Amino acid sequence: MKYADVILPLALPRNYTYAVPPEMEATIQPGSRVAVQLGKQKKYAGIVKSIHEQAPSAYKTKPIMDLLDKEPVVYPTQLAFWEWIAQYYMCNEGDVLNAALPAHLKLSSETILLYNDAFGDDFSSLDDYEYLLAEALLLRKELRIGEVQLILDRSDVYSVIKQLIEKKVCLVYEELKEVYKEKKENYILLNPAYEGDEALAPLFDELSRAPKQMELLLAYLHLLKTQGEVLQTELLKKSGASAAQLKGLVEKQILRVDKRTVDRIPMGKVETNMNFDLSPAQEKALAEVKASIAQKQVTLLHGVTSSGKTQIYVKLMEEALQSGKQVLYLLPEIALTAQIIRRLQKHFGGQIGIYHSRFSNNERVEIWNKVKNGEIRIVLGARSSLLLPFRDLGLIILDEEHDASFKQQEPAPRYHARDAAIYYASLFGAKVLMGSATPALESYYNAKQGKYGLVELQERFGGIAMPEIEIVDLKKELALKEVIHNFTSVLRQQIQRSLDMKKQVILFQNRRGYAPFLLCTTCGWIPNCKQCDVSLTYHKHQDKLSCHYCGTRYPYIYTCAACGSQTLLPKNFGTEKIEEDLQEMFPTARIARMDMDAIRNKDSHNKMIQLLEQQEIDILVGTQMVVKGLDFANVNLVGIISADSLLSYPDFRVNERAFQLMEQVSGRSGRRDGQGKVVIQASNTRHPILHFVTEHNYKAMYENEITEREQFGYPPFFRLVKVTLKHKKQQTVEQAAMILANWLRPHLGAQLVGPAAPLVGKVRDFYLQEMLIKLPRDSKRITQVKNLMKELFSQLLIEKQFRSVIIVPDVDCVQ
DNA sequence: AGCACGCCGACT
DNA sequence: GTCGGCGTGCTC
Ligand SMILES: [Zn+2]
Ligand SMILES: [Zn+2]
Repeated sequence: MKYADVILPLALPRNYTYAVPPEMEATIQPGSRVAVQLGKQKKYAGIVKSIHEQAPSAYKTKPIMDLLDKEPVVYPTQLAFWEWIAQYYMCNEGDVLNAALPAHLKLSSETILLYNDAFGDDFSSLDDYEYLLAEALLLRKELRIGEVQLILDRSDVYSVIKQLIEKKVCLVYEELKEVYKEKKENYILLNPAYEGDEALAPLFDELSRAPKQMELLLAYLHLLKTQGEVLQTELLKKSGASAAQLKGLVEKQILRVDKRTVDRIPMGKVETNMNFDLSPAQEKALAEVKASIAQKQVTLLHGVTSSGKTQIYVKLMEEALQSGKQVLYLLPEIALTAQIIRRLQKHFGGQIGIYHSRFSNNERVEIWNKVKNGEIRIVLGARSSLLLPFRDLGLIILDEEHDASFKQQEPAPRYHARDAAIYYASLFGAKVLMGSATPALESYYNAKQGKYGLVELQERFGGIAMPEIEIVDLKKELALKEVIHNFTSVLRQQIQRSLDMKKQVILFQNRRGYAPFLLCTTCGWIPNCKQCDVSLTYHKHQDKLSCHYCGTRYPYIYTCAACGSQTLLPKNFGTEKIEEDLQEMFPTARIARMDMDAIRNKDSHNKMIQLLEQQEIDILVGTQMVVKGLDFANVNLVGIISADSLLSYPDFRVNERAFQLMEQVSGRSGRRDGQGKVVIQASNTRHPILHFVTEHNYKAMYENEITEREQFGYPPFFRLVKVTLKHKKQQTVEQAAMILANWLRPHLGAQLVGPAAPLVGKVRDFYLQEMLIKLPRDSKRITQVKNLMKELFSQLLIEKQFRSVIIVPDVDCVQ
């Protein structure tokens, strides 16, 4: 008898073992998607991790119900990768499956209630609830659990349903149905009997009394001649004919409708255009990268902004393709713009697949399958495309490798695509090339240590100068009363100058909304979120107060809840306020705002970029979003409204992050002519980071920071695991954290920091406690401590008072 | 993630 | 008293 260990799309601590029915033995494989039952009736699609002959002794197995596909949906490589992610990032394989598999390949059954017609309609034996449900069911014939909850207006509906089943009023079944649907399109074919002009001639006579059909036929013949194949939708649209007229021609057997399965992700021609030349600096860097790749698994390309890293990637991608391997090009979701897509498509045509959150679930399934069967040679995608089922990966490119969005925050698996990519690549024997103008300290350290290869490209493409940076003293200007609406005279003049020159301006402010909080000027009260310990941000556009931690929105309030006076004022400023002030100061300028709120609907990000390209926007105000990937020739001024807020986060990475941000956003200025200017407004103009930014001196920043990291035991010298505990009661979570820390401390000593409440101590009505565990870079020790942690977590959860404490480990946490 | 079971507060 | 919410445990 064979058994299969099955990964289910649930947060289960281990995989479940099912019996393989004899008839399935020949076809089932690791990676196969199977339908299994879990519990009394629920069915799920799970993935077979392994097949073996060890009968479990502790429980009796259920059989696998169904093999869902002809082919496995992942290769053993992916199963190995999932196992590593689960182990390294301290989560379940089910979590990984959930993140990896497209939604439409993940199935779970739905309970459906059916009316038992044999029961008749005598409801006299039923109580009120039963009567209500029975009547609804008689009317609707079938109901889902959610509908029953609405009808009965209560969440616990199972007791009522159970009664109705017992009384034989209803039947219940579990439906596990495929959700992925192939896309079908109707092609119109000409009856072969009418092929050729001679055969067609009698048709025109025949149709002389149906002029509309004649018209349609002529339109069809025209399309057939020009395009070879004719789609029904296109024919009707172009000819203006109705479906009825088409039906007429079909009934006369002149035309035929052929329903075909079509690709949602059509692959274009496999062609490669390398019609560009590298600069001598790029050539040199390319040669060095190649030499490095030959020796090391991972190479870091440190190239200043606008140095032409993408062209180097393109050359390397071409080489990988030529050796028959697949390529993965990862970049931050926000940098995955139409611009870069077009650019790569120009070079690689139809071999590229794009993968990001904008695709529909059906499209994702098709991309998944095309990556698996090798039709897609290159994937250009954000973090989650690392989890695609590559068949033979040769190269992973990680652009903007310093970017924090490569780390998944919520939910598990909280993986870092940079680190996970290195492991994934190793499974294929593939190479990894990471690129950035401002590498993560960890990466640069690894490169300097010789663990990674290091290639430096210090010259902007075309020998263009780096932008000139001016630090403006906010305090001094404030004293001189020169600051209007957070804009110093220097920044205002520079903006005016750019506008006069018909150039474009990018302004950076790291908070969205209008004001981060409201303040009662009479008593000092600040409106907070009901569920979170945080002030509400004022969004003027929506006229709402909104919590940036839980997303709850509240109507704007005018009256102070503490003293009753109507003296609430917006305090501090976000992008909306900047936008408004700009409009006031530069009334004729065309101003746009780019932040999470502004690009909420689907295509607005790309549209805004297009407007910028076409110079329909003069000034762009934005958050982090304006920092990445934007490449506009006409921008000659970048303004950072407040460097102070960037430099004052309570995070050991503040300086690194602030430098990266300012250097990257600076890089948007003067990308073609080298006449770029950057104005940074700051109160503390002496901050060392500002000087490093002024000099574009990454290495000085690195040297400065790395010493501190070593001294205080932070990455790259130590790995960090952040453990967050959550509970509805503050006292419970504090006690739990204290107890857990006391258990851990003997093993860790000073390598345990905390526990303490985070800055925002309550989110969504859960009180939080955090502790930080610092682990030396020694994989044995790391595994040992992780195992200890897991053990202590379960020990804590055994105690009845702490059962409902939620423990969230975050390995290699960022911030 | 469901779903069953059991304990406890609040309405008839 | 019972109804219904919610916390807790279990699913191969
Ligand atoms: Zn007040
Ligand atoms: Zn909130």
